Parts: sequence; C-alpha cells; structure tokens
Amino acid sequence: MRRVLLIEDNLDLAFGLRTSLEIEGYEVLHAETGMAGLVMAGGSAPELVVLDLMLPELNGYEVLKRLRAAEVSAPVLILTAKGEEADKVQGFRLGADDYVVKPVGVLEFLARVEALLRRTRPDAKGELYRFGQVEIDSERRSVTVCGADVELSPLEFDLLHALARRRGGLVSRAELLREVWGYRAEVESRTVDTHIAKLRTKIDRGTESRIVTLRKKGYRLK
Amino acid sequence: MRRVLLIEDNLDLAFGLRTSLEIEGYEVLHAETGMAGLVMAGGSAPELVVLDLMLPELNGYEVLKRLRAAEVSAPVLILTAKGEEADKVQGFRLGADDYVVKPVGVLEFLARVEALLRRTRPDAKGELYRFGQVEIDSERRSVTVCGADVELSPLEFDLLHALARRRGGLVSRAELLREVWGYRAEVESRTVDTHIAKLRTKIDRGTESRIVTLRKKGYRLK
DNA sequence: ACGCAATGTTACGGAGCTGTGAAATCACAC
DNA sequence: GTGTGATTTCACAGCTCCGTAACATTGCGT
Repeated sequence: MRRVLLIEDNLDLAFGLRTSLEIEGYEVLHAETGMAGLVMAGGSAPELVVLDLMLPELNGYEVLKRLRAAEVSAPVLILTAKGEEADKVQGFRLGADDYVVKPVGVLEFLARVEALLRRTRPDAKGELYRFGQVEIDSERRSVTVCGADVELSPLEFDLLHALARRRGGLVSRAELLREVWGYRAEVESRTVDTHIAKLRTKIDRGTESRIVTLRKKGYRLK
Repeated sequence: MRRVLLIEDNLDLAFGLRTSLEIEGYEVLHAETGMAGLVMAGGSAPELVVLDLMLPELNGYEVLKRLRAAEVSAPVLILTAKGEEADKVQGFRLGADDYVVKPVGVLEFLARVEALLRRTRPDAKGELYRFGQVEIDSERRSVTVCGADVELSPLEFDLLHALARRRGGLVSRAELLREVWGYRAEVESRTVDTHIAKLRTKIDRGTESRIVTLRKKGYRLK
C-alpha cells in the first residue's frame, strides 16, 4: 500500500482529502503542523507528500526546504490557495513536483497524486534488477551472484534492494535508515556500515566492491 | 542537453515556447500535427513531450494513447485550453504527467518542465553539467573527464559543483566559502586556493586549466 | 626591471570517517 | 530455559581528507 503524508492544518479539508485518498487505497498520515509533518516524514518514509503552504508556525516553503535538506526525496504536491505565478515558481524552485491551487476537484487531485506516484514506482511486483553478475528478484526476495544463490538475511536483502532501486545514484545513510529501518537516526550508530560490510562479503566475490563509498555522503551501487 | 518534443499546431505559441525552452538550454523538436509528433517521438527519444490537445487530424488524447502504446515512456505535459476537470482526469488517465491550462505564464511553464525532468533521470542521472570534456553528475556525485571517471573528495566535488552551477560566471572566494564551507567570517584563508589547485590537477589533464583565476576577484569555470 | 601583493604548489599533522571483528542484545522457535 | 541466528553496538585500526603553513611563482603598478 502506498503511503501519503498530508500536511494540512484545515481539519475539514484534511478530512475530505484523507477520505478520498483512503478510498483510493492509499495509507494516509496526517500532520497538522509543519513541524509534525517533518517528524513524520523523517520517521515513516512516505512515498508522496501533500503540502499546504499556509501553515501555523512553520510555513510550507520552509517545510519543503527542510524536507529536501533532510534528504526526503519523495515527490511533493503543493496544495494551496496561493495562486500567483511567483508562488508557484518558488514552490517548484524549492523542489516541489506539482502545484495545485485550491479549490480543486477531487478527481483532478487524485489524478495528479496518481500521476506523481506512477513515476516513482521503480519496484513493481516481481521486478528484476540486474547489474554485472548480481541479480535481485524482489518478489522472491532472492539474490544470485554468477548464477549461484546467495543467502541474505531479511535486513541485508532490504538494504541491497534499497540501493538497487536507485542504482547509480547516491543513497545517504539517513535515507537508508528511513527506507530500510524505518526510523530516524537519533544517535549515530554504525549499523548501516556494518551491514554494508556484510553485504559486500556476500555480493562481491573477491572482486572490487560494487558498493561504492562516498565519504561523508553515503553509498552508491555500481 | 535535454531534448523536448513540442507537439503544437498554433505556430505563434509554438514559437514562443520553443524560444523560452531554448533559452533555458533545451534542445527543442517541433511537430505541428499529431502524426508528425508520433514519428518524431519514435525516432528521436525525447526526454519530455509537451502536447497540445486540440490538434488537426489526430487529437491529443489519441496521440498520448499511441505514445504510450509505442512504449514512449518520457513524461508528457499536456498544454491546452480545455480546462474542464473531466478533460484533466482523462489526460492523466491516459498517462500524462502534468496538465496545464492555457494561458499560462512562461515561468510557471518552465518550472513545470524542469520539475518533470528532474524526476526522470534517464540513467539514474540528476542534473548534468558539461564543460568541454568535463561532465558533472550531481545525483551520482561523479565527475568524468574525457569519459574517464575522476575521483574527487567530497569537498572537491562541492567546489567544482559550485563553480559549475554558475556556468562561466565569476565566483568570488567569499561566495565559495559560503556555498561550500558555510563559513560566515571572511577571515583571510588560503584554503580555497589550495583546493582549487587540487581540483586543477585532477580536472585538467595536462591541458590549459579550465578553472580561470580572476585576480583579486575569484574563479571562473570555462 | 623591480617590488609587492596575490596566487600556485607542496608537505604535513590532526581530525574525523569508515571498515571490520567481536561482544552484547534481541527475536523467536522448540 | 535454551539455542540459534539476526541485529545492534562497541572498540579500534587504518586511512582519507582538510586546513594551515611555508615556500615558489606570477602578475601588476611604477
């Protein structure tokens, strides 16, 4: 089930959107303030964020900025009453993926949500990832290297899978923690590194590692 | 350079859009009919399609349908005068990625184009900067010179990236300090110079340096 | 041509990051 | 409870990277 984070302080509107989204089969998280939204986004790896711009305390632009700063890469749909072109441009400049001016029809809203999610669905059921001699079957949760099965623990598999979904791109430790572990890293622990090390011993058979370290930034799968 | 296919029969509008897109650095292909658009899409692999709905002969919906049937997976931005919700929903249902109702500001249009392209990295690539033989991929944080990978430290990459973002413009030491280091104090420090030197040894292979010194002013990337 | 200031270059020590093995803890089946 | 395997935490070694200093070179005004 696809998870949507709704950051909206108007409770009536939020209720309506939430209901519509849930009817469509989405799992909806709702935050009434920007701060609450940031915390939720950090802890729950939503696949889409619907963001109001006029929020108490922390305004929407600021929320968006901080989301991106915290490496939350989910698409963001801004839903607001501010319809000036300058507002829109500002929203897109900060990394928004769509900008919808209220009032908007429910059907259009849902269609836009679906369009955004359609683009960020690299992992359809039974997706096969292959790079070099490594093959990942996300449905069977199995991995083979040079045709031979490799036994990975659940966590190791999820970790490899998260890297594979974004092959070639940098994935930071924070993102891995969110996507694989599902919580925010409060204390700096070496957990990710340790599991990367184990993955390497299993994936790279004597050869140079396919998992590249980008110092201070994270990891990348070749 | 990113290639955009524009399918639009109104020549005045097409000219305006084309010009705007080209100023932003896109390569623009223009088709005046749906059929011509389909042929171009099939033959030239555009990274984005801008599609008018009201076209002679083959209407926009039909074009979109056939594009998807032909497995053209580039994002499609529908740009049309038809503003009914039903039209929008129909467009999204057929696989459009954005739907903009004319008239629309140029800045908003460009912002939406950019947002769509941002999400669709053809090969897990983000923004690409190219200077002669130097290529910088901001998503992978990788740099290639003459096609060969170059290893840069995090700081070196950020430094090069900061210079590249201002293609060809002067960047002062103070600005670099702010953008790359985040310092406040403009304390006289040779740190920038040192790292520029290191960058040069890695980027300029024997050739004249791509990083030009502007005495007392700063640096500029050719 | 000369002097000075700005910049290029090199070297080095410290700080901080990462890899890794081992110990501790957790989860769960029996 | 016991045992097993998975996961987390910890400690430490090794290494990269960064800032600074010291010295060399360049460019500019006179």
